[in-house]
Amino acid sequence: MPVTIKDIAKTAGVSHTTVSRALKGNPAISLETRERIQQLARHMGYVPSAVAQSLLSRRTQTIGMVITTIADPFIVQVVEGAEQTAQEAGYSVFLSSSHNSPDREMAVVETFRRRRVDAIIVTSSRVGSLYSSQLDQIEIPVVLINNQEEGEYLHSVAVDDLQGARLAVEYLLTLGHRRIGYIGATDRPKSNGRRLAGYRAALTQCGHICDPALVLSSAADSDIERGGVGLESFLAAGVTAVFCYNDLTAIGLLLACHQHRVAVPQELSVVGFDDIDPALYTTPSLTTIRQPRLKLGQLAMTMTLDLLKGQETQDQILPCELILRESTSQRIP
Amino acid sequence: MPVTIKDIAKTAGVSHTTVSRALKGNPAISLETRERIQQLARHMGYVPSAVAQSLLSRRTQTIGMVITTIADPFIVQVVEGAEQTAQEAGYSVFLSSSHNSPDREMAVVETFRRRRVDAIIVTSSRVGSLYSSQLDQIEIPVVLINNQEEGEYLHSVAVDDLQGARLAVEYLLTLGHRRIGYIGATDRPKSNGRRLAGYRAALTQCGHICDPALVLSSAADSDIERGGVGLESFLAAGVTAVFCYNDLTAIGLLLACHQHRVAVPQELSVVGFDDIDPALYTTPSLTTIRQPRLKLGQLAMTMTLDLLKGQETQDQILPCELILRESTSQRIP
DNA sequence: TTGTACGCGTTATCAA
DNA sequence: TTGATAACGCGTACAA
Repeated sequence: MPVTIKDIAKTAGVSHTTVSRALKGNPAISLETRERIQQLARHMGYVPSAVAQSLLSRRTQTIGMVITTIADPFIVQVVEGAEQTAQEAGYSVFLSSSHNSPDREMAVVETFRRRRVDAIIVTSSRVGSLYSSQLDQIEIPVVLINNQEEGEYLHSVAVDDLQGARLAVEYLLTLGHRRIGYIGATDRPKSNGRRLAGYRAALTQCGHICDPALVLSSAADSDIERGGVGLESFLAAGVTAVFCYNDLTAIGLLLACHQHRVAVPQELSVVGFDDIDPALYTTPSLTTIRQPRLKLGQLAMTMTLDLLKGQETQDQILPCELILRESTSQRIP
Repeated sequence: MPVTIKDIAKTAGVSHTTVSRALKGNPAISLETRERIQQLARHMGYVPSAVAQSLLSRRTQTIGMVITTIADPFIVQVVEGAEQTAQEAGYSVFLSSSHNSPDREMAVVETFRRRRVDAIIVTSSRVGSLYSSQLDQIEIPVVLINNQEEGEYLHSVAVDDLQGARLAVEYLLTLGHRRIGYIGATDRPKSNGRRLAGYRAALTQCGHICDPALVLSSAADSDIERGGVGLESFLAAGVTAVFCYNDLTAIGLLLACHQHRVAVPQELSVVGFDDIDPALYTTPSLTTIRQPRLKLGQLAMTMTLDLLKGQETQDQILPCELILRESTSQRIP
């Protein structure tokens, strides 16, 4: 059993009120007893109970963070940024995985509500709208990462998918590529839709037509596998460059190229999206669109804390950045 | 303000005690009022307060997890396993990074104590012994991952570093290699020591001598950089195979080889340790020693929950597994 | 300068 | 079958 202020009060021969005041340096308490009690508390190994404090203050200094799975290299950095910012502000974060199951996600949110977290951050939910039934009961701030939704308590921080995709495709056009493929992800329809839109926008803006045959959206088991699926049909269609929904897909494509002895970037240029760590370790290293992942997490947490202070906040859309590496090159006619 | 049982009691015209009982299906309450109140609770959006329950039960159903940084791909899977197991058992986990700073680690543990977590799990602490001053005040179970320590409330789950290292070096010997280098990590002295011991054991057991010149332990900034540092001296010393402290170091070595046009595995065989995800994506893919990371996390959490149930537990040492990929080959004389 | 009394939301005990 | 009361650990208004 942890030591309580009553325990201290008893051994000090004072009331627990005096102990409470002495410990927070209340000047109403005489310097002498104040120091005596503080020393006693240290000796007895007293650590105040956040549980009791929370019951009183109706604040738990706790943020619940819902993620799909921590195993996703993209999410890792978001969590890192969020946790770091929270820690600095004296908040702790509950991490809970939904594994993309709507049921699990609802259960997780339910748990957070029971625990009286002060706010909830949700990353890359695929079911955002699904738990709107829950959301209208929620009276605490909810900040969504990369998943804009409408609602009174709903706020969001997101990356500019469309701008990022344009950046990638415009760069490929600059390199002289004309037949540019896109490998999408059907299981994340929203961001996929925006990236596809960016891909199309870049092409049409430069006066090129979008050949639907060059847009692939197979339902492979994993992002990695998805990358390898369309290689042959792409080559048959005269594709010289491919923009992928994310880095894992691009890595899958690189692996497939390696297997089929397709030289990257000489025969095929490849661009990813996210800039996860492994993108640096592939051969060739991956040209990609960097999402400011750490910043995404930090910003989401900062916004959350601002909301808790009662401040007004504005939804944020962060720009992406093109990272040039070795998987792209001038088109060889 | 969340709805409380008192709110429900008021609108139902009964005492809050009755509400409490009705909600937990106490058969003492008449079926009629029981159902009436349960329905009312649902309608009013009642969610019980874990805070109040914790104050009474002295249990928070919460585990504190101290990690160095979630950005470490090794730790990610450990957290995944632990969180998953916790969730299934109705526990939540507080995640907090120490960033290898002893001060931060102490602060994190302090925070956990304030929050009255039921137990603490610490992964790969570099300062285990440092906070023994805190530990003797701790009255809750502490489970260490990959960091054995002695103490009443201290338990551990670890991987068999020595056996893993032997596995790696014995395999290289089988391939005909004799001049085998080791790149260590001075900042993790314990596990590094054990892996080095395994390296030596494998060599001497097979009747070979350990040339100290082949053991490198530079103090590079990062694991990755460390991998590139000794390449030239290794080659000059006639090394044909290298065993690395971990995969990141091995990846650093692969990158250096790529730059210096050293063919892997033809000119140099490389073995890593951990089997992190990126090890699959390198070219060539990395032969490595797999740590059962997910299991490490699951087991640590299971042990923790067992301890909370008052069960006896035994410290665990898990074996490693050799994963054959493309970065190793028969020595070419 | 210090102490008493009450409340935060819940559960357990005892009484009705 | 239901209700009043106390307790968990802490902070605060009010009293002494």
